[in-house]
Amino acid sequence: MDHPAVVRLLEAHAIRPSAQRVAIAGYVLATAEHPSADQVWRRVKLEFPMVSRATAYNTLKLFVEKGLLRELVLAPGYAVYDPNTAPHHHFLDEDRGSIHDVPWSALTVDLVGDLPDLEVRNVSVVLRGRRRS
Amino acid sequence: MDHPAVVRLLEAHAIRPSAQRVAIAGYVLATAEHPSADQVWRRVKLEFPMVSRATAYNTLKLFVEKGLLRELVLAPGYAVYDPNTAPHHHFLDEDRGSIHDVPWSALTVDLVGDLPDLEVRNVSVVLRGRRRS
DNA sequence: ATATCTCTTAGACTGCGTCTAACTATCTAC
DNA sequence: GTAGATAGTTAGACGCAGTCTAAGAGATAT
Repeated sequence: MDHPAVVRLLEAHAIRPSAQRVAIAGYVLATAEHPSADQVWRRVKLEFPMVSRATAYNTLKLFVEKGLLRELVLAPGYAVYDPNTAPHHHFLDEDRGSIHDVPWSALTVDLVGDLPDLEVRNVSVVLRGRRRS
Repeated sequence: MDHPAVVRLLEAHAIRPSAQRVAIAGYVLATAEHPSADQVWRRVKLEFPMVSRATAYNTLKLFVEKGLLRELVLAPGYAVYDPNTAPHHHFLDEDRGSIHDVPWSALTVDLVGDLPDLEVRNVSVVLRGRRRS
């Protein structure tokens, strides 16, 4: 995605396109790597050194709020970002530590028992295992 | 579990019962808190200051190898220990930010399509929503 | 008793996340 | 157009989780 396209995309989501935000968006909206916030920060810093950690974290949270990104909370205190906001699941390769998308249609989830006091809005499934070579 | 019982248990699993190992076992084999290795270390240090971090980590790994504990890898770089693990899912309360256990039997996951090159060992489902008062 | 093997130590290092106080840029009201 | 308010950014400190290493203490075997 080139620079003006990123700017238009941000503006279309009511996000003021500061230089830092454009730099962060330019990377994170195009990657298939499922990076953590820290990984985004370090990567963007290479080409745009004047981005602070706090800005990277704030910006990613903002993008999630505005629907540009999806946040995948793998564990309390460890989240990962995904520009694919269409519904899908995830596979976590426990050997390599890599994360892959799994089509939404690859599995179904059925609520069997009743969870009377829980109002479920969203179901996210994380498969863990290893990848056969 | 009292001290001699811990010693017997360790010996029954072919683990030499050093003072550090007994202290660690005394806590982690009795807790229901699903602590991380760091949490175990800090907790044990309170009553037994002469335990180093490396020893806590080494000892927990040893206990897992010997079948005394189960290690739950929640994400790459974040594991949790459980002396008596029952599989369960999680419900994330988006209002309060709290996490609740959901019984394993409350839902079923069916793999519909085929994922030929993925060897799935574990399926974890995160339900998101709000808790009805 | 000595040589070997096992166990433990302190501390340095990385990754990830959160927070704050101060600074700059942008917008709005007048 | 300037003043004040709001929005955005910064560096750095802090906490938690995990890994590693060099060195030494302790147990075991012969």
